[in-house]
Amino acid sequence: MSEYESPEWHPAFEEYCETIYELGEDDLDVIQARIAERMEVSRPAVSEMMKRLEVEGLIEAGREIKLTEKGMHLAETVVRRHRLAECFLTDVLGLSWADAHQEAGKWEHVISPTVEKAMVARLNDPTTCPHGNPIPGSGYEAPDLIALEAIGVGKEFEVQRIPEELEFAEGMLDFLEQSSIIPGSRGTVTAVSPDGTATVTIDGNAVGVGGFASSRILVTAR
Amino acid sequence: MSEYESPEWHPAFEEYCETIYELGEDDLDVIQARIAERMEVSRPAVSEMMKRLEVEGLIEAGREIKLTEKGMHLAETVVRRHRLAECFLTDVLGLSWADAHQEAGKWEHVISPTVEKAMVARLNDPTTCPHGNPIPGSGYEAPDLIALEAIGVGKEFEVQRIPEELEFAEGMLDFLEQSSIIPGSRGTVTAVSPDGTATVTIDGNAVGVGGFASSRILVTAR
DNA sequence: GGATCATGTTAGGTATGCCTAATGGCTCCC
DNA sequence: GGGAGCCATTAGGCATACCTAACATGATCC
Repeated sequence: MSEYESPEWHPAFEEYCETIYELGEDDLDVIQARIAERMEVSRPAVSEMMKRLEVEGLIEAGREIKLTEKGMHLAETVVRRHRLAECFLTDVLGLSWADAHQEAGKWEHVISPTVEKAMVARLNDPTTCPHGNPIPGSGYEAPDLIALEAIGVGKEFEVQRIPEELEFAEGMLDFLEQSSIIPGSRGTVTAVSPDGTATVTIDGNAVGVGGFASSRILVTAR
Repeated sequence: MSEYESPEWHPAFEEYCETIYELGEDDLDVIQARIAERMEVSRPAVSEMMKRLEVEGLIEAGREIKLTEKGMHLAETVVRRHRLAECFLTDVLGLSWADAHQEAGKWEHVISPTVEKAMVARLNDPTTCPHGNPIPGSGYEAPDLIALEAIGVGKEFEVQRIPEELEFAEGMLDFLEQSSIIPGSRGTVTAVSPDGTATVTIDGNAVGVGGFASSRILVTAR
């Protein structure tokens, strides 16, 4: 799964395909407006680019945008490199989650097949990024996950996955990392307010997690 | 020496300043024509870019092009990151010289101060890249070096430095690495032909090194 | 002194990837 | 059925960083 020879796909094409892939992963409508929001570009820019992606055979346009096989391959490659880079930056270079996420956004476009292979070997074939998102091509099968919000008061849980969507919220990753809300951590839900805010106890500390996050953070019950 | 906050210097500005810096290092005329050759762009492109670099205060233009303090700072930062990346890619990820050089050309533009610091720590504050070129800001003081070509038949030598210029010759790095002509290797000059081709014995093997390379590879006599 | 060569510049053009302003289409709701 | 809201597109521009062709300039050589 790492033979992709970066045949001069402009970084722009890579970014767009990546965004399309991740919107799908996050279970959001894959439409131009969402792409524009997540990438922070204007809607006309997206409209134009969709035409070019279609001409290149990377997507099938329509109201819902679908990656072709070729587009999916490109997207998976970029996402894989992004998540591998996150692993590498945290594990080998000791960066924080938030820093790693930001840097990986640049690294994903300059990692060659050779480097990718070397990283995979060095990291011992990781299956998820530090936030628990699967690395495409690693053969990872996700267990059944439910939102933190839905787990119920008094229940114990184990954090599994911080979806990509949350990584775009300013300061979110830092907050989660510092609160030990990281994949593998176990805690208990001590309260859920009507707006979805969940109070959880992890490592003996109580933390409130807003509805936006608690409806997206995925956990397993224990 | 790593506080540089990548204030949106376009990669293009970085590339040009880097090239100007390295031409000087290689003791070549720092004029537009040389820049155009090394970067493989047209001379008008260079001419135009020189105007923009001057407006930005990165160079003082004239026939000889000189980096301003600001331009020198940018150049050193990029060169430092390039050479750090080369160390990192060979030492930590096990890439070949040639691969490392090529990858580093992309990495140099995406390494942040944070990552730079982490790499320096991880590599134990290296002073030169794998080819022996000094890492700006590492405080390295080069010993007195002479060209391999000039060392004299029968003399023993230790390889110190493969200048940047040779890294642009197709296949050169692979050849040198495979011939063990790498910094730290010791050998003996067994012949020098009129055109500068030197025959050297390293590790028991005799290899001919053409005039272009032998006049540029820097060594110390032993 | 005139040709030649290397060098730099001008002029005009292209592709990329953005932008704003304005327009067109669709859905949902009262 | 007529707005109000989303959504997408068209039109017109802009900055970046290239390109080729043509021209200008200066040094060197015979």
